Amino acid sequence: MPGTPKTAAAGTASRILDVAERLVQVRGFNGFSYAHVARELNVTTASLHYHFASKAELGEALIERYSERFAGSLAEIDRRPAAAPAKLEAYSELYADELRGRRMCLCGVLAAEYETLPPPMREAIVRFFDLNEEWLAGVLEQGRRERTLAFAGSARTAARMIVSGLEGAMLVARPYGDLSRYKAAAAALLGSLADGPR
Amino acid sequence: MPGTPKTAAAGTASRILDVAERLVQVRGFNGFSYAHVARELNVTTASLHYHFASKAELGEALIERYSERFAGSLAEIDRRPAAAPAKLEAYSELYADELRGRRMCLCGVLAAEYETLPPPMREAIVRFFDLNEEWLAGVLEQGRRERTLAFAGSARTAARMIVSGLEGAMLVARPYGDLSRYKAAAAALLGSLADGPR
DNA sequence: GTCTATAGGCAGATAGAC
DNA sequence: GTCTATCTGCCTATAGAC
Repeated sequence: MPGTPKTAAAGTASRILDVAERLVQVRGFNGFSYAHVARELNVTTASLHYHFASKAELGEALIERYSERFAGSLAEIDRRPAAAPAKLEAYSELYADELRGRRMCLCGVLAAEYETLPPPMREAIVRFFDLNEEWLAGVLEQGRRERTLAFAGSARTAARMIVSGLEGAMLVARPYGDLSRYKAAAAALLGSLADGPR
Repeated sequence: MPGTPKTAAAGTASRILDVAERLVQVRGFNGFSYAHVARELNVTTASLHYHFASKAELGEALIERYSERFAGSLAEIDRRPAAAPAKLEAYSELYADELRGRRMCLCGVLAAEYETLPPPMREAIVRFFDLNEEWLAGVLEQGRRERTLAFAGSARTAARMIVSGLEGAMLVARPYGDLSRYKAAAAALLGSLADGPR
């Protein structure tokens, strides 16, 4: 791996990751190539290989950066106190933002190609889902304490339902090119957890 | 397209579809090749091209056959009277069966690669989701009439939530190699629609 | 219908000049 | 760090013999 660029500003590696990330989110890991990235950045594929020796390494770096950025967004939500339903809404909005760029969750796309991916990428994908699940479980427990959320079973199971549900909502909404499909599915899913009389 | 085989029994085209279907469900459309299929069937790729001139045509045939088989399964559920919750459970079990073979819904996988697919395949994928949604909306309306199901909003919206939720549950469960993840998410999702006191 | 042979393209990756 | 040039392999697809 080449040395970290001196400035924190967008170095070449970072710009490569930006383009590759979008391509994977839109086309999948087996649907993009070094040539695609190189063309958009007006460099050669040989240059890309200097920064990321193999496609597998590039893939790992993509998931790692994506996960860290996502964890940062979750931390941002936690930064100021809010009721659990508002936190869930903010969480749902993180994925809605992806969809606005006709992208879906990076790890959701990769999950569909899971069997074709090298083990390090596989493990990083699972860690991403674990991260989502853990954060959600915390919010759900908060909601149960606050009596703003009500659900049967464990917070962990409910968290898994939310992760699955939103990943699927992105997956299905995209062919329709319709953000409102995602929003409606997310609202129905999260609404089913709201406490209160029917 | 070559003439239909004389017997209704598994002709060559049918066996090609069987292998290709599994490969796509496990590896994705961009993750399998004619060579993979040919190897498993002990034929050459040239032979495959006789039955399906292009990969795009093969892809269309895959979705078409999958959709028809799926529609048949739904009709089978409808064949004998049952309460709406039991029908939803049977529906969920159709997808659980895919997961038992480490597959996921064909159209769910293809949705992840949607942007890379030829237009005829795209349209067939959307039709598959429409089919699911329509059938589910009917069951949900039945449940509302029977008072066995309760949900806010339209049956159509709830149907979309279910399609999304189960597609996502398959997507996420597979990396964990854990059917129970799917089952738990599906149960939580469908359970949230059950009528009755909390 | 299935084969051999092959075309033509694109993939990921490397060597070595600058 | 980026380039030119190139390698090797796999891909989809076709021509034509059997």
